[in-house]
Amino acid sequence: MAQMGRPRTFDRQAALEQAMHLFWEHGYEATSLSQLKAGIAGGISAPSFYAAFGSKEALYNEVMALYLQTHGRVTESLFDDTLPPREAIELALRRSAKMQCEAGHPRGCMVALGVIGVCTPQEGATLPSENRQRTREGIRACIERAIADGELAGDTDVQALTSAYDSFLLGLSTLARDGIEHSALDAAVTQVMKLWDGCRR
Amino acid sequence: MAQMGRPRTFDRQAALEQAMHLFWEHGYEATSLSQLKAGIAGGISAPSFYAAFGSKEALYNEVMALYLQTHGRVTESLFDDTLPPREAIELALRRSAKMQCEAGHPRGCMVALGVIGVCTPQEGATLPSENRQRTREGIRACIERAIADGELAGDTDVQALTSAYDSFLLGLSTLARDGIEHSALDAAVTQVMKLWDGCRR
DNA sequence: TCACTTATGTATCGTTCGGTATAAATGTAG
DNA sequence: CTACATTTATACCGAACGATACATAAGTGA
Repeated sequence: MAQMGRPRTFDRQAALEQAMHLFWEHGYEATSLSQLKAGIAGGISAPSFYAAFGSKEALYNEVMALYLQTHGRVTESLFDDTLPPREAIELALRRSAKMQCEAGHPRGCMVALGVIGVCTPQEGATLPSENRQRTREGIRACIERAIADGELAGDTDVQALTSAYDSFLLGLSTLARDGIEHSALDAAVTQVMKLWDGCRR
Repeated sequence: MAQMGRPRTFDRQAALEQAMHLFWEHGYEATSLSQLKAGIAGGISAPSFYAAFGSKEALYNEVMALYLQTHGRVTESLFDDTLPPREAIELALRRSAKMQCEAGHPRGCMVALGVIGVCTPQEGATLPSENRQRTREGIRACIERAIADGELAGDTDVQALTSAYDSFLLGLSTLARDGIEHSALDAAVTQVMKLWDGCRR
């Protein structure tokens, strides 16, 4: 049996993507219901919005989940134990830089840019800060793995190197927002990877 | 002659500082008039607010100017030609890391955190993005000076190294906001300064 | 056909937003 | 004291905020 009732006149998945772009661009608080309604399928009514998404906060949570499953995947190499640690980090940085400068969506990373204002303390929702912490742990795990493998020196300052790479990664979003071109970001990644080689055993 | 009329019952300069902390903490858009009025001198009325500051936007501009003259000074070493280029950059990074973790005010840098939402296109006002560009140029100038001095190799990728340091600097704000302690940030600066030494001639 | 389910359009809810009109209060200058 | 200048408190403005009530439209299942 197909779903009953009057069928929806807009593509929910496409609407979700459009909403993601709005939240990504302006942040949670600064994105108004009016903007969202106007930006979805050429304009939908308030009841349609609430019937489809529940509330602004629920939509944001759904959008965040979508982001993490798609664009946010660029840092997943950090959690791939089959990858050499250095490659895992370099890949995460280069993919992030590339994604953040792609056309077709706002520049920067939605997780990194959600440092301010996005304080939705909803149960079960994946907040930007939680995801930043996860990334941080991924970086640290790569570094610790490299030390365990004997690739990096045993006296490497794990916390310091983790913070260095994490800070660089987070800063990319601001550079991307400020219009710095991808080639510059990618070249910066090349520079920062020298840090790794400087810590070799 | 002292100023005429009924005297103000609150300290305008102290109020400016309290407003700065609010904007710093929550950003421009997410800081409401109610918050500002309530947070100033234990609560002032709307007419008092507008008589003293003109408007929310005018207050933000004044707050921004105050920030740049005080806490924002941590990166001024970048523009001090009498300093050796390496010291100038290291000083800017260490002072930023320290300031951003100080007690008594919100964590992070108000300029870096103003990457989203703060779009006040007022004439003559110093916007966060303009100041980030200024910092970027300061970093680049240091690197170019080091090359001219023969300290760094002539084939150093100026743009890449500039972006690397700038990205790291900008990322510090997010780390500070996420509660990473100052010792970790300072240790990360030590790591990142190795990049410089790796580019030596 | 008729009940049922879901989405849509119109109109509106109460709240908060940034910002003001008005008049009383409180100081200085003469 | 009076005249003036400025801040104060009370009350309020229109607009936008996030969210809903209600009736109607458009589909499914029997």
